[in-house]
Amino acid sequence: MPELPEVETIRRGLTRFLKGKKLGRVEVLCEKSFWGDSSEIEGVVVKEVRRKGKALLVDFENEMTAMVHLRMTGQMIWRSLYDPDLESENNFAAGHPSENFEAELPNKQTRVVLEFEDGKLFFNDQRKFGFIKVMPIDEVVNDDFIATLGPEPWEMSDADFGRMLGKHKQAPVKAVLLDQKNIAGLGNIYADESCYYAGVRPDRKAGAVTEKEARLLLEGARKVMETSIDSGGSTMATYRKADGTRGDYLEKFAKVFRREGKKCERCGGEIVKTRVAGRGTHYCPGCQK
DNA sequence: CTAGGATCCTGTCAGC
DNA sequence: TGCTGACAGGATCCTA
Repeated sequence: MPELPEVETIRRGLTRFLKGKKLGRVEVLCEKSFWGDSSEIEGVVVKEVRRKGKALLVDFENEMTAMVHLRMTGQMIWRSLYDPDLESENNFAAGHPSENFEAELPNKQTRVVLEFEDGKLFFNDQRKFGFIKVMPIDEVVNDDFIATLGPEPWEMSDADFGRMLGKHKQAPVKAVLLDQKNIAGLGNIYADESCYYAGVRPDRKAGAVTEKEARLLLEGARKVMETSIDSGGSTMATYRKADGTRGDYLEKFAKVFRREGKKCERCGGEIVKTRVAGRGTHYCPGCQK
């Protein structure tokens, strides 16, 4: 799924299209993908679009919210009713990369359609792991995912991060970074990139990470995600920034993710792909110890 | 409590 | 061509 930088890119994009707009009809094409009562938000104006970790919150003026979690393959695609040019600033698509960004919608992967006066917002999700959940804003803090969500890297000190690692001495560093209860926002791309930044092998036991390495891991988590947000997320976004560029983190900035067999920029070693914590994992054996 | 594996679901790709 | 298994930018559930 989109990780924190992609969800933040989506948040910024959707704010532009949804804030102050009244939601019309909600069409649920897949019951599994929509939790709660859509009538509680139909006809209500969007107040704000927020983000908590990888979860998106579309708040309405009646104090209800639609929480969106894209999981692995979710996409949010805004189609203007009056501008058919998908490349123009009036259209937007982001999330898991696929031809859906340019496809006729709705299609077989469309799970929910949210209709507004000037456009339609399509929630597409190939694997149906994602969902939209309608609930009162004041109950968001009690939601199972939100309630146990750890701090984002910018919200923790080196000491906080070190203590957190210390609670999971036997687990591989990457498994610890991926668990949203420990630290919010990292997924498979940015966990690998953070480990590279710190020079730490993703399969090292968290308990064996030195204080200096821990500091670099936290710094890496912040920097790789900041860099990605600044570049509009990974290649999955067709969202165009004011300067006309689109999300290009993977090609421009990723050092190890999907670069197996290529040369490490830092030491010239060959990047390898293995399996850690049940996930495809990329690192440089030359400079990650 | 932690750690690790299976599981949810659809689609694609490599290998026979 | 058709089949099979592995894998996928996530998180939860179950077991030990």
